[in-house]
Amino acid sequence: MLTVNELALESDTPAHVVRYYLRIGLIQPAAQQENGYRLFTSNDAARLRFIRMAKHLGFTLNEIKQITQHAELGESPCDDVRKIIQQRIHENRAKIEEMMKLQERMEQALEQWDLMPDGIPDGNSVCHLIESVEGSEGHCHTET
Amino acid sequence: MLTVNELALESDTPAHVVRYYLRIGLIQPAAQQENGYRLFTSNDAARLRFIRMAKHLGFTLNEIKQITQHAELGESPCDDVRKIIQQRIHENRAKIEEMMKLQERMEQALEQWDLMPDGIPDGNSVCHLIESVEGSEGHCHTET
DNA sequence: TACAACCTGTGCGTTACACATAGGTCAAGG
DNA sequence: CCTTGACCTATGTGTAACGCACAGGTTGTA
Repeated sequence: MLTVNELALESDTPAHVVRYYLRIGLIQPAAQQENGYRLFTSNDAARLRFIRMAKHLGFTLNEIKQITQHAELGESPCDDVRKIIQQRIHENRAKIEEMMKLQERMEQALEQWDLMPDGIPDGNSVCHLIESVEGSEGHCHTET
Repeated sequence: MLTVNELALESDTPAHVVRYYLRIGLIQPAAQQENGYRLFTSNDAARLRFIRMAKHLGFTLNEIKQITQHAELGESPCDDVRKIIQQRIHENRAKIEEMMKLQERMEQALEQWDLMPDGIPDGNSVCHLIESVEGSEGHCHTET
């Protein structure tokens, strides 16, 4: 039987993360000592390693919970797994594009600011650098 | 004097977002009605538009709070603004790279799974699809 | 006056942890 | 036996930026 710390070592997971997974019910202790310490088996270490794999593939902890619960009931989670990752691929692509746009905005701004001096704020303006950036009024949707 | 909803319209910001900004003290009501309703001036709308610009450039609400507080005190926030965005450019670049790696992992997995049938979980395995993905044991650091 | 539609402030939920707190455990030293 | 210190434990709270729901107030119309 392993303690939290030993389980953490065995599964290559930080101990505070193991405790977090316990808190949200993603894993359960196999047994409990009289003093309240939680005890685990090597099977729990394997489960934790599975969780790390799934996270590495982009699954959220909630999805992993669903998957393991399905598996406990003997139902195949594979169909859901395929669907989730397809969805995640779409979402991730969109996020990456968004972040690349942001990257461009930031780099353009920094370049533009190179030619501008610092300013003292007055009642009208908070920071003229930020306010000078183009496209702040109608960047996404133009109203007729 | 404007109500929350009118301020939201005036500044092109969703009303619930205005309420959130009020909650965290990013903006303050200029006055208060007897019934507790908060009232604003057109200056607050300008402030809100500034906040949206800064957010569009990747500043966090906390940073924006610092910037506006500096400006209130008559100190120029421009120096901080330059530093923050440089830092943000670095962070964002790293995040984008990380997400592109994830994207590749997900796409490779999905392709690989095309050739694999769904499986029924047994005691040893939770989801053989996920467990079949390479590089899960030693993706970052290989132990001797 | 009754009713519906809308608006108000506020509390809680989200994700995946990080940190702090308060206390328990264990071996060494006196 | 007691204490000290290092380490370990469980749990509460904080994070970013809102989204949603709730109970109640306000306004317009009949």
